[in-house]
Amino acid sequence: MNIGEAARHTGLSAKMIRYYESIGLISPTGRSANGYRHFDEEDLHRLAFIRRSHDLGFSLEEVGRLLTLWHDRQRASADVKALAGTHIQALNRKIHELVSLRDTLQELVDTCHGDDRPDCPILKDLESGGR
Amino acid sequence: MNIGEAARHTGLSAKMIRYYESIGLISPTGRSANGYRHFDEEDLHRLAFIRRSHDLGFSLEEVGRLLTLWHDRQRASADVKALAGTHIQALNRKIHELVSLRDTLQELVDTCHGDDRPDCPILKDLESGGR
DNA sequence: TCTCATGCTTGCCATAATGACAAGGTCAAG
DNA sequence: CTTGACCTTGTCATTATGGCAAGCATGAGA
Repeated sequence: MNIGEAARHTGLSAKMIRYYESIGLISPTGRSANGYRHFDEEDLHRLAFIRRSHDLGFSLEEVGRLLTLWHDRQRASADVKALAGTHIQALNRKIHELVSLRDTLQELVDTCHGDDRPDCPILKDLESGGR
Repeated sequence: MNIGEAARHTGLSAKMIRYYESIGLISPTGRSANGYRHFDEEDLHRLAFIRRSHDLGFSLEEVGRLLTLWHDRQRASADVKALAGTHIQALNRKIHELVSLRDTLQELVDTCHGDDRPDCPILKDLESGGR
């Protein structure tokens, strides 16, 4: 299977698959005589793992660690759980941060009359540095 | 006032202040004979506006638009409100996305026994593409 | 067989916002 | 006069991704 078909199969772009190879997330695949990359079932499986991990918000570096843990079947599930736990904490921090921003901004928007008068509480807040 | 003092004053880094100048977020400040940038009260005010806007999660491009609206006092508050509203929507989308990721991941972590056995529901999910 | 479309290869450029580093000029205090 | 702190500009790196270009491969149709 060529890279295009592998891309359609996994929902990744051909570009990204080459990139994953270049940063060592997947080992170099076999090449046909013409130099085209050749993907087998195992490659697809690994790519699907990468796709899913990345969809869950893991950075590519974290995906790499997950792949290692996945590959090394001796590895304790505690390690995977810890990595996922760290990621959840990061997600929670980010969520709280965004919620806080949104609430602040929503308050400002709510107090802005929003008609064609030039006076605007939002600008007032930005001006004053939120004090 | 030199750039270092302006940086301490606004909580921005000197590097970022130069960068904001380079992308036109602030107009080139005056220079002393030695070539050092020179910041007056108005510059500081504008930098504080930028800092606050950026802290509220606006991209630098959006900050630029806010600065334009701020500068043009004729501008209707409706324009500012609309820009802020768009930003709130983006924040909400991002928040929901992250919450969804976190919940999925939390479920997986909860079902992972996390001891030293190699069997792990998290890896199982990643393997199967979450199906 | 010639040609055209499609697909593969590599490599370079760009993004957003920031840090780090380097090499050099400046200034004030000791 | 030296030292240290500060300023200048420039370059490189980050993360993950898209786009473009030049060149080769391959298969189908004329």
